[in-house]
Amino acid sequence: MNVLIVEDDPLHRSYLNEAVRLALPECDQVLEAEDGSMGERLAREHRLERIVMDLQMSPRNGIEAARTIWRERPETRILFWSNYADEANVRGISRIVPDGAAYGYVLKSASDERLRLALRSIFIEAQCVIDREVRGMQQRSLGRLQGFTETEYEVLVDIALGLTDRVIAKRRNLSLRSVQNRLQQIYEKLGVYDRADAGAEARYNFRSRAVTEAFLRKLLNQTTLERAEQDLQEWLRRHARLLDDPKG
Amino acid sequence: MNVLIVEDDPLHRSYLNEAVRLALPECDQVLEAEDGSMGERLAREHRLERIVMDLQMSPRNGIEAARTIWRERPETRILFWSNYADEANVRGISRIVPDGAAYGYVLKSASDERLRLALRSIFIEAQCVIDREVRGMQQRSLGRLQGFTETEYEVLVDIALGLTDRVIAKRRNLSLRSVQNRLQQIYEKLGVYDRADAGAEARYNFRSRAVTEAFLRKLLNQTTLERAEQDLQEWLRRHARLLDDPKG
DNA sequence: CTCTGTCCTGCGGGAAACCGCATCTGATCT
DNA sequence: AGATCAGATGCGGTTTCCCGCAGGACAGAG
Repeated sequence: MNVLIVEDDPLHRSYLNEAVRLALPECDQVLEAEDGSMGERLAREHRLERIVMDLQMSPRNGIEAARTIWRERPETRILFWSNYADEANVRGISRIVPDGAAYGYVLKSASDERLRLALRSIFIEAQCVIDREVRGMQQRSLGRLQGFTETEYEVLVDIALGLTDRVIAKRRNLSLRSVQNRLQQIYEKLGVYDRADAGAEARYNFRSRAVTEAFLRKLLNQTTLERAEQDLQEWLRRHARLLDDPKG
Repeated sequence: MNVLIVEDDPLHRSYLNEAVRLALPECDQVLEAEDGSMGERLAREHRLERIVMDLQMSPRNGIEAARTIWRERPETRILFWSNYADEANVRGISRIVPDGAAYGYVLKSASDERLRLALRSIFIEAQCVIDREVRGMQQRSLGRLQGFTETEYEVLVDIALGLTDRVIAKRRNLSLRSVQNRLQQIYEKLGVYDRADAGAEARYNFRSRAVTEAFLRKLLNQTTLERAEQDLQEWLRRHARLLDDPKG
């Protein structure tokens, strides 16, 4: 049984190596990769099915790497090990995990024992293990208690990409007015209106303020946007003629 | 001679501790703090004048902590130890460093020897040591070769805060048209126009796209914006009446 | 001195954003 | 069946953004 560690920080890498060897005595070999690309290559060449993956890496980060690895071998078991539990990462992962795949999400601040249990549960028992903090965020996010609807989130990504209301309407198959209604709800949920009351008659540009709020709350991150940018470009190529129609 | 380490990651903390003891045998005691607030408190209570500081921490990050520490004792020597050399951090630090203070900026990817040299240079010789990568960014940033003018950067921050052109004009003492000119230059430098040519007649909302570009290029980060937000609120309180004037 | 480049300013207009009001659908609960 | 609530849509109007055109202030090079 072999395990692959994908982590750019040398200290964390050796810590993980040690943790894996202690938690999995039945493990024969522990391989290491310094970034996502190398991780993909090693996983492919050695047919590795157990991976511990850091999320924030460059040039190719954990989600991208996991995406291609899972596309090649959906039964691969991946334990994500990350500093933060931001919504963008949680959403990103839950989108790419194949049906029935065993995976996990453990924070770097977790104790050695938590990490050990996660390693054994995922790699031996093929169970899914997700840290409580992350799970709570998942609930809030998907349960829309205080989070965003799926369409609202899509619209949020679109305005971050710099799209016009009309283009968003085209793309999401909504009317112009519906998009604007989504926007107003987004503004409310992000609390962009709060200070409008306070400071006299000061009006704000809600659209760009919403984008920064989304970044600060970690609803958006680099990975999400780069992927969304690619999707957008492809959509543009395929539906360019729609945008030429002047009356929408 | 005492040294304070402010770093939230336990692994990096113990690595730094080891590095400090090896590089500075004349050091009597090495204290550790897990976040910015604790760092400030320890520095104040123990009158520590040599600090190794991580940048990205929560709840209170390195720049904020360094700001208050330097305000209390400007002669404190601080070595910033960070993962990245993004423009927001470099700008942020160069704003708060007192005249004549000895400080340094070393990347976490630097070799042990580089770190050792920096520790001795700053804490013993009171020299400034800044990694080559960071220095290069400083040049580009301040030398405006490809970077931003100071006013352009201010306007960029303002639109990220969600301000209206008119409010920005008031705040920066510019005419409305000048602000819009700054904006157009920002859009060009951020490359927001590129895709406007490509995709047929597709028009974009440059303002919000510029905000995300600034985030992705790490021109903006959480610290910068939170500080800017505070400044903005104070300015609003003091100049509320200016905004009431309808004709600007 | 003149030329040139950079920065600031005003005018004007087309396009988009922001938003209140009203209608219609569909799903859920009692 | 009736009530209720969330979501989608259209209309109309105000505000803001985006930007081409044109002119003035100011500094440095020839």
